[in-house]
Amino acid sequence: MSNQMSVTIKDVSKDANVSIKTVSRVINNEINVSEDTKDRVLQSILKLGFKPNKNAQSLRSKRSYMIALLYDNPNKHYLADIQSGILQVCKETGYNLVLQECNYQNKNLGTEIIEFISDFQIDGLIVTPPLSDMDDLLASLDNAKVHYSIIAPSDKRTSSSYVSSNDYDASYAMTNEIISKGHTDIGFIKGHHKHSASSLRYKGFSDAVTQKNIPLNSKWVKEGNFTFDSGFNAGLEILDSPLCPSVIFASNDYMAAGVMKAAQMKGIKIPSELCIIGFDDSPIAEQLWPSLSTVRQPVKEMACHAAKILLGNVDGLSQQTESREFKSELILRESLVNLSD
Amino acid sequence: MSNQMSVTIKDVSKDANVSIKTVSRVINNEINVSEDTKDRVLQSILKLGFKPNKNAQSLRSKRSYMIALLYDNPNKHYLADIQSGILQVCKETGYNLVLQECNYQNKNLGTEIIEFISDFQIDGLIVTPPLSDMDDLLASLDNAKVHYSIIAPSDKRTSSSYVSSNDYDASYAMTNEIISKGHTDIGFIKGHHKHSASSLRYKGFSDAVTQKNIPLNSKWVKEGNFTFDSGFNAGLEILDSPLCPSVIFASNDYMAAGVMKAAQMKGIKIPSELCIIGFDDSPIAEQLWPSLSTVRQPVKEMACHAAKILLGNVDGLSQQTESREFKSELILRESLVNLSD
DNA sequence: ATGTTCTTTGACAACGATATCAGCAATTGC
DNA sequence: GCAATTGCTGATATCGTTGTCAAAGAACAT
Repeated sequence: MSNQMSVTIKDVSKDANVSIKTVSRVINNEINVSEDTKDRVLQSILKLGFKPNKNAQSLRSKRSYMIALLYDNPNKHYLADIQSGILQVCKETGYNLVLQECNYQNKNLGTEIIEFISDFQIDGLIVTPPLSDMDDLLASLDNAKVHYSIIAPSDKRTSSSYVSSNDYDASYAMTNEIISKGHTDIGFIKGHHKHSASSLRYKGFSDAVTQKNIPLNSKWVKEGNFTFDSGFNAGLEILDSPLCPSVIFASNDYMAAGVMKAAQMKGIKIPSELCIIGFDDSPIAEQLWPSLSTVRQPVKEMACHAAKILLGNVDGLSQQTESREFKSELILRESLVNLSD
Repeated sequence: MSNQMSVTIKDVSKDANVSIKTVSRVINNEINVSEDTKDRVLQSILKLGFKPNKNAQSLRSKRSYMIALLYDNPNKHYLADIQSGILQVCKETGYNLVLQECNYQNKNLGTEIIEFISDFQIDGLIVTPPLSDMDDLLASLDNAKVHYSIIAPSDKRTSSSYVSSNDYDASYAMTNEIISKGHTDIGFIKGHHKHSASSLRYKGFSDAVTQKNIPLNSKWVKEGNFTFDSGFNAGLEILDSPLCPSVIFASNDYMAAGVMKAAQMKGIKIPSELCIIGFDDSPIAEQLWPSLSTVRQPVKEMACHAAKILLGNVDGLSQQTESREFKSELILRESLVNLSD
């Protein structure tokens, strides 16, 4: 631990020849300080290298300058991107990020989180899927008057602060892309039913298919849970049936990778005999062979924005930021080609 | 923010009919409190639901009950495992984890980190590769008397608190495994030269090969930087040469995946025409087809241990934990088979 | 000239813990 | 039996900020 005596507000006040309260006013950008004294104080601060003690500030003002990230997520890349986005905003604003790993099945989650918040006087939360859809949790937070912003909630109307992606639109657009390549025998693998993205992605798919009057074969629609294994198993089931689709659209890249392995093990050639589509543009999408067509969401940007919203609410000083929906992008790679026969 | 008046040490002292100092003594497990009063105080604490205010504690005692994770790492899985391990220990001990993303090329890194620590009065650091090998950074930390523990440093002798893996031994063992399958034409892809693991893994390989009197073809040894792309390029280079090895051993799974893609694009059959070996047992190792033989390190456990070491040093109360080397495990999958010809 | 408002400032209390030091009783040493 | 040590306890100062409130002077209205 650094042992050098640190500069306090008192030292500054002496140097600038004002009261400590006036220094505090300058630090906190309060009004009603004359330009003259403000300059003098700022100069002293610079000269002495004064930095307010965060713990003293927190103790007195009941604010910690820390926000927490709530997550319960199997996808490490997603988590890393989210973290990285939030950290960027934190760095700019002088806030700090603490992590809180949760279990969405934990019955006492709401209580425990509120306890954690009051323990550390956390200023606000960023909530990620699937926690973003736990109405009881959000209700607890509302009830305790906790500031939070949500990433990708299913129901945007009820929540005031959120960022979301257009899962439905992207899935719809990708399905049309598939259809435009001549495919009509299309399989689909749903994601974990607790994630709002799962139903949105499926709905985008089924709406697009239905609108083009393409029959939906229920044997080709399976439910996974966003893991590689679940995709592999779903893929095996679909590919074991006597009639195989010419495309399988999986709700994320891991499951798509599972399907690809299943197909390759059965000797099915990709993409000539089976096209595979993923979602999320995880690194693996580019690393497979053939590389995976998928949908890219600006996850890091979204997290940035969520942090900005939160800090806009928490920190009266910084400007308010509005909830927003982010657009996804279709990434077309080797795994999707025109139907050839 | 929760607005309910919180219970303070004063309330407890009144309820238990002792001075606040005595309550403080009980909280901090100090000696010289009679069993009688201790019980009384503990009962009051329980009854009132008292929780010490962390900010007040920090202000007075100059300890924040927060540790920070320093990282600059391209591998998100690794980072996630590290985090998860540390968080587990944090949860048990009531500490909190804050993240600090660094850039190892930043010239002022040492200064900035020390500033960060004194700003937030961070109690200690956990340092991950490649930062674990930056001697100047570690020297700065030593100089500022910062507590830290290091994950996977190259030079164990100089650092008192570390956890490491046996990269050398594992690489040596895997190479012998390869040789035992009849292979003598072996390629190797080194990792990023700034990571200590790179040289250890290469040394394990080259020592094993040399000891068996197997010639080392320098055209088959390339340097990558642990990314998929670098592995892909190195793979192309090796496989473009007129004479190809029958195995390529890459210093991590991402590079191995790159090699696999390069081979598949060239129509080389795996594993019959080319075996591929990775390192780290990243999720992708299992998700490729054929699945990748690799080396598994107990990353999460290592992070746990690093956290325990750190908190043992920081927190005089908890027990000291010793530096330790963790053993890796060979994971043999489809991508390595006997040489057939 | 007088009362009222607004701007700027500072003295001091407060946040909720730990640190210091002193006091008193019980134990020990000689 | 008396001094010295030890065990337990509490009054009060303290950490470094922000909050409260009042005061002084300038500006304005009457």
